[in-house]
Amino acid sequence: MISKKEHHTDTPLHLDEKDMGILRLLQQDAKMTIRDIAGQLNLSTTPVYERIRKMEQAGVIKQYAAIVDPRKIDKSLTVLCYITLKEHNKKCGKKFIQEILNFTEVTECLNISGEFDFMIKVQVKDMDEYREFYVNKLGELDNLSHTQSIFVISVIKATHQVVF
Amino acid sequence: MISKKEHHTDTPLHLDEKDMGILRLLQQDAKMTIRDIAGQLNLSTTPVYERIRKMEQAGVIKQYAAIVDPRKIDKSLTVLCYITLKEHNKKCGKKFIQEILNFTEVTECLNISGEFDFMIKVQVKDMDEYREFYVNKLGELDNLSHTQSIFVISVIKATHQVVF
DNA sequence: CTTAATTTGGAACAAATTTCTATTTTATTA
DNA sequence: TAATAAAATAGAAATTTGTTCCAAATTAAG
Repeated sequence: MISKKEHHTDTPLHLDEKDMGILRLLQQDAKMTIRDIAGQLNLSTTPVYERIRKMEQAGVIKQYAAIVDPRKIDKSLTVLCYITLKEHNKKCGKKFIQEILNFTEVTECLNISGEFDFMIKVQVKDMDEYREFYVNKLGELDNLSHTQSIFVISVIKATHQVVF
Repeated sequence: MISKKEHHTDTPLHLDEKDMGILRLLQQDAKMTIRDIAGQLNLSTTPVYERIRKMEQAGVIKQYAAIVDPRKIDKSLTVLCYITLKEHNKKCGKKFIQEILNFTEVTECLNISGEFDFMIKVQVKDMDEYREFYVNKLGELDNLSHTQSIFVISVIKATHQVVF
């Protein structure tokens, strides 16, 4: 499709019902052909093509991704790990964030309200691999005050769908 | 690409380094051409094409998705809502799950260990819209015992990358 | 109502995917 | 170790899809 590593601008973009229709379809299946999208929305290929291009450039569409099933690649254990830092100044926060970004086991890191400062989602093979991560990677950070691990028993719903 | 709504089987599939290389690339950019992938991995198009097809059919690649930036479509508030049920028998659990699946605001629902039974991730416009969801949708379920809302202050990391 | 700006349809073109066949590589067995 | 079978690969041909172009239609502004 389009998206040849062109930098997306932050131009605001008003999305009408046709744009939303396109997003709805592409969220579910990014491999739909422009012709098929056009067919479903009763348009021709050109407007669909142009609208997708604009949404890519505006950053509405951030990425096209192949979604891999963790269970099929032996990364079946998901753990939510809650973290509080000892010190909360800017420098310490930046350092923590930088190190978290480098941990490939961490698929998500949220700065949150409440008792803890951060929630990280860790995707690993099994409990052994989690312990390895918890002790030798997370445990080596020097600004940690308190952590709590919550284990995911089953995934009921997981979607990227934010346009309806 | 491939993936013309063919049913994926659950055939186990051994993934070698070439498959992993393909997944690595497609996770980051599903629009990469087979030629480019082949170029980067020093292969020709056919093996890359066949390997992708096999991984689609085996369910390793679950989906190709356009990732939409929630901020660009006015869904900037993310809330983690923790839930315990009154009754935990199979029937009640199924009912709860069924209703959660229908809430478009809920992008994720995990059955978890610890104090609460479920964590749901809710993606909305603002606090008004969250209140609306919390009171009129979630609050209308009849099996809820206790809930807690944790608000996401900022997203540090969010990836779908599980192959490295 | 008239004009300007934007959006759209449909056809022509370029580029990608998909298929096919011959060849090479890997694995198996004698 | 050599011979054979099975699987994977390269390269080119066929097909499908993405992209561009321009004229027509629609919308917005004066």
